[in-house]
Amino acid sequence: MIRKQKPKLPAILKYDLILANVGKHITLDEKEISFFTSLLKEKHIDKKDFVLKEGQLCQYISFVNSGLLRAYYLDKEDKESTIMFAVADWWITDMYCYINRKPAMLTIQAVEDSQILNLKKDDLEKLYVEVPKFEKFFRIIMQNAYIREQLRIIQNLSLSAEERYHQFLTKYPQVAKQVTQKQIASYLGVTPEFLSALRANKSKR
Amino acid sequence: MIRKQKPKLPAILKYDLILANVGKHITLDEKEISFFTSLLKEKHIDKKDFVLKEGQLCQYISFVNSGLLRAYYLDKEDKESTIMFAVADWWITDMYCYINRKPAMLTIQAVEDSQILNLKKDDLEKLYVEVPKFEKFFRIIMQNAYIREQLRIIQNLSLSAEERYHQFLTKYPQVAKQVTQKQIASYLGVTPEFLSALRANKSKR
DNA sequence: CTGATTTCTTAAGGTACATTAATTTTCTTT
DNA sequence: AAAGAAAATTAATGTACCTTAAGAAATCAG
Repeated sequence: MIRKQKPKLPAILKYDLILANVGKHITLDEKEISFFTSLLKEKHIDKKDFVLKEGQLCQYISFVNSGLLRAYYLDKEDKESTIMFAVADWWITDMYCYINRKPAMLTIQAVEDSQILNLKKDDLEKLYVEVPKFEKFFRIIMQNAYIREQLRIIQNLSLSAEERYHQFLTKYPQVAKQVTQKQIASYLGVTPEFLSALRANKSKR
Repeated sequence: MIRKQKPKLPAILKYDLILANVGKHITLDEKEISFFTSLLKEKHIDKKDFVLKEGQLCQYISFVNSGLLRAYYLDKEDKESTIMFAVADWWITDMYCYINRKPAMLTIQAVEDSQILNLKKDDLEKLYVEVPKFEKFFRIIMQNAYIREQLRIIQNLSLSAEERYHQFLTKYPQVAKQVTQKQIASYLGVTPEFLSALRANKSKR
């Protein structure tokens, strides 16, 4: 397969977004910044290529610098369930398998050409030891992730497919424009045919 | 309403469980232990009484010493969706509202007479400052909570009601014995009538 | 112990959503 | 630009799960 040109960001820009992301919750000095960034491995992912496949060891947590990734679960009948979308400024991994060094349950694929920064489990552990402030940072990241997932559970239990679709459009308008309806349907837990019918009914009114 | 006798645990026992819980992830010295425990407020909750009601400010995160609590969401049609059960050795709160000091979306009610230890948001923040190891502790607690919720989403999207019921029985056999089928149904996202029918089919085979 | 309340069960009829399949539209590759 | 592949739409038919209702069983309050 012929590789496309990889547009490398100048180093000065490469870490801008992630440092701003970290800076929302903790403050780092020069040394801490250079130690942290030294642990990050830049990677370009072409559209439709995989960051992680089911069954592989999930070595990295990835910060999205640009582009759009999707994590999904494939069940025994090969039906996809989209677990999350990650746009620029988001973190994504198969958390259970990353933390416990187990084979991945999730597949993570690029929806668009993407630029990510990877952090290995071992390096994250070093980071916790060397710069304990990162315990706080990831405490907040995990807390927010927990809250988001819990809200999604509440909505899955209490709302109809149509209401969930509307919520999705409101909450992630940008993602909604970039992904296929098939992918949105698999996030909502309905078939693409049914989502299509919902949309047709909606626009009639 | 006539209050029942509250059986107070001797102090030496009162903190045993929570200190073992914390001790799974971090190690505390004497001073840290006494500072931490000084922030905890013991509370007895009679069966069916409320720890938190929708709309109230959620001031506490609660550690369950004994008994069983249930957190649920009430939608506009007054339908209950059970978000979690918390048995002894578990932490429970309306995390979004606790962290952001917003009115609670969830109601937390005692399924059985329960003994809990409450930690105020302000005191937790003091704890993070005085004993930074607690950042690590709650990082791990949040991480585990995130992983659990994500697994639940995967199962809600990919499994039938019957499969989810079976998973629930396997994962929480003790809880399954203590709560009503109505409550299990509302955790699974089905009506009690349908769960009853599932059980009838299952036992036929 | 007794009546009242809540839970559980069963069953009939209804609805939200799935399946299959055919057609059109959009996207991708060369 | 053309061909091929994937996505979206539409429609008919099917099913998992809901609603309503009524009776039986279990639990609770006095």
